[in-house]
Amino acid sequence: MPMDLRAHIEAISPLTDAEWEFVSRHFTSRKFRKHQYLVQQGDPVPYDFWVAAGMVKAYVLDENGKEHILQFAMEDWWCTDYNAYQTQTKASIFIDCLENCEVLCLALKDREKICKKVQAMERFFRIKSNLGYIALQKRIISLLQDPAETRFRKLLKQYPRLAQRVPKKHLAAYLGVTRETLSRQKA
Amino acid sequence: MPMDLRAHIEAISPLTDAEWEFVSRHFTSRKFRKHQYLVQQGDPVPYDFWVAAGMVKAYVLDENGKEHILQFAMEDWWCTDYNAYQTQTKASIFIDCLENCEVLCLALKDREKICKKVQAMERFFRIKSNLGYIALQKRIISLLQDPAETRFRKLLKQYPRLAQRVPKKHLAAYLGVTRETLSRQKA
DNA sequence: GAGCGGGAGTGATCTACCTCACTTCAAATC
DNA sequence: GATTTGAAGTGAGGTAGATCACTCCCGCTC
Repeated sequence: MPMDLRAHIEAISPLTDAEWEFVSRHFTSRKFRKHQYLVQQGDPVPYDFWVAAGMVKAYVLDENGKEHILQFAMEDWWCTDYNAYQTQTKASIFIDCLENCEVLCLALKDREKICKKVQAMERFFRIKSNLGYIALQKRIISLLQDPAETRFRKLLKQYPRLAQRVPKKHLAAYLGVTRETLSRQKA
Repeated sequence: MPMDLRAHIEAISPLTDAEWEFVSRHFTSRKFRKHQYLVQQGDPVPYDFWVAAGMVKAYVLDENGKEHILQFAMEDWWCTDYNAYQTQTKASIFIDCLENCEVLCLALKDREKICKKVQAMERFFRIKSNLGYIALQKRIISLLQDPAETRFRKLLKQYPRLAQRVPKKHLAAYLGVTRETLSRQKA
């Protein structure tokens, strides 16, 4: 169990050693190789994933088979199909590995159990979720008001490491433009 | 203090009478008239608002003065500039009333106090925030993959009451199209 | 070292949507 | 009851970005 999950949690909500011991028991570590799926459309979604190493993308395919990226997740990020996870229904998105990955898996029942027993964890997830909400609001505003080039520049500014690690066509699929259009923008 | 806030909370996380008594003491009720601002860009954002009656819109203005609507909120919805609220910084958005409103206001310090003291409330806000996150993800997917007409149809289907209550030009500003384009779509 | 596949740039065309200008209509205001 | 105001439809023309087709290039594999 990587200790950095503890650091990640404690950056928001400190834990006692006993609490951490209890919490950490409910995560299971798994390794995936590049191109493997964490979640496939139509399948159940038993876990929320915390990325310990590597990188994944979460995306949908439209009726033309075109990919639209909902989220990238690298070290220290959480990722799953939250809709399917919370409601225990089938996945409507795909999540797969852009690199070899190590992830920590948390089942819904265990997350609820942890939250109930350790209030600091309920607080952690509340605050984490708030921050996620705020980030998505920012992305929506950018989609509504910015032209492609501005969206691209903001992305590079906010996540400079990202552009280094993923092919540009994926950035395009995240921004909502074609790779051709992105290629014509000066960065 | 409208009892329906209690019902709204208990739909997610039940409270004892004592807990509700404690929680409700921290909300203050205020009335606003149509066209009044709850939040103005540049001002501090002391409160999260729960709409008891009426309707508000949260929006940004771009450099051309064009309005982009982040959110509508009617009865039973929460609304504020969450970024400014959480971080106690200045608002980057406007929130104003589309109708006469009654809202319940909750200061950040009080929200944290309530969460700390009453775990059911921490749970309530955690789950509420998760649901909000999921809703924004859906909106982003729609912005990425759907043409204007599809986005419009989905909006009408998901919030049929909305279209009854607000002018179409506001729906356009929410969907990210001009009112002219929206007007040319058959609903 | 020839062949292959994925990432990326680019030209030519096409189109969904924007912009701007004008009109109609109904409700609010005097 | 005349006048203003805001919502909404519509036509003509412009543009950001999509689509499709092609090329180049680099890192693989056999």
